[in-house]
Amino acid sequence: MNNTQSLPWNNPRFRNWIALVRAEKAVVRELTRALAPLDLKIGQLDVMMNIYRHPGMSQQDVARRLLIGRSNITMLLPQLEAQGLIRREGDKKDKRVMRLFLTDDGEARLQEALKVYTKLIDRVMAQSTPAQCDAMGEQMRRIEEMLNEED
Amino acid sequence: MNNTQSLPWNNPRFRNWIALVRAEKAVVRELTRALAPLDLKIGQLDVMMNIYRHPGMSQQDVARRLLIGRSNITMLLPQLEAQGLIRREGDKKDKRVMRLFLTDDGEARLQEALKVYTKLIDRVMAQSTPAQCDAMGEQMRRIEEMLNEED
DNA sequence: TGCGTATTGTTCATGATTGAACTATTCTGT
DNA sequence: ACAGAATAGTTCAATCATGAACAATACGCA
Repeated sequence: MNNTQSLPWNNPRFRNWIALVRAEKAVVRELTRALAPLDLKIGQLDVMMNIYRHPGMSQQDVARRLLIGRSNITMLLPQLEAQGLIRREGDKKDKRVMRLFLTDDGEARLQEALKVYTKLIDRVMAQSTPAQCDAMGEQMRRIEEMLNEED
Repeated sequence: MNNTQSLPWNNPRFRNWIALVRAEKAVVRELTRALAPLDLKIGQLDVMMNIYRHPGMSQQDVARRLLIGRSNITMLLPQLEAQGLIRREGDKKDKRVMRLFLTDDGEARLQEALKVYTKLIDRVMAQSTPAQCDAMGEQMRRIEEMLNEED
């Protein structure tokens, strides 16, 4: 039994990271369930949130912001377009880019989804004091920054 | 422009949660890259870690611990078995269950993978003081507990 | 101006994940 | 002991994300 050597499970950093991954997974699962009645998947909601904040975004922009591939966007948009939630418009100056907009229906649906989303997150974050929550957020931003600046 | 009503982006809880999701995604991406030379995917590593801690676990047990479906396990194991990293053994008393064990090769490979994993997590968690890290871990455990006890 | 390079979005094949239906086995209550 | 419910694992079809290869377009610099 070589368990005597420093195993990750005895490493607080490791244990805490595992806890984070598990919590994230649990929230994603819950959010998926909560969004189902609205006929929205999390990925679609992510895209719509970005278009809402930055109308006229290109597909590339959205992909970069969401840390996903361009092809992912390409295959996601037709679903939203078919539901009449978004509109794609070719850029006048650069014929390569497609500019994305929410329709009125899309905006309405997004508002509904955001209600669900924030309700869940409020419930989740009620497990922490506001100070703890902010401290956690700061940690996470530092982590992302650290990992993104190295490549 | 109805942006005047309380939008999630102005909600600290929401913003901090988004930061968490992004950080988790970045770490997963980095870990995937770091494990590639060892011919291991994260899912496979998760399974091996559990078998290592609890030799003789059933597939069901592993699935429950990892919050994934049984069929996922069924389709994951053949890859590990083909690489000679794990061994499946039918339970003597209950012919339904398969008990899982790491081979010596599996244990060796796991040790390598854990080195990579802990190195990354140490780097990630170096962004926080030990106290912050522990506080974050506690928050996450509370969140998971809260979400799991309700169904 | 024009050639080589970069960028945008799409297509396609691949691998991962899921849930429902199914089989085999075990458990439970009478 | 037995019928019915429960459980473990598998199979299968559907969904989803990914990266490489590609076409069209734009850019940069001689």
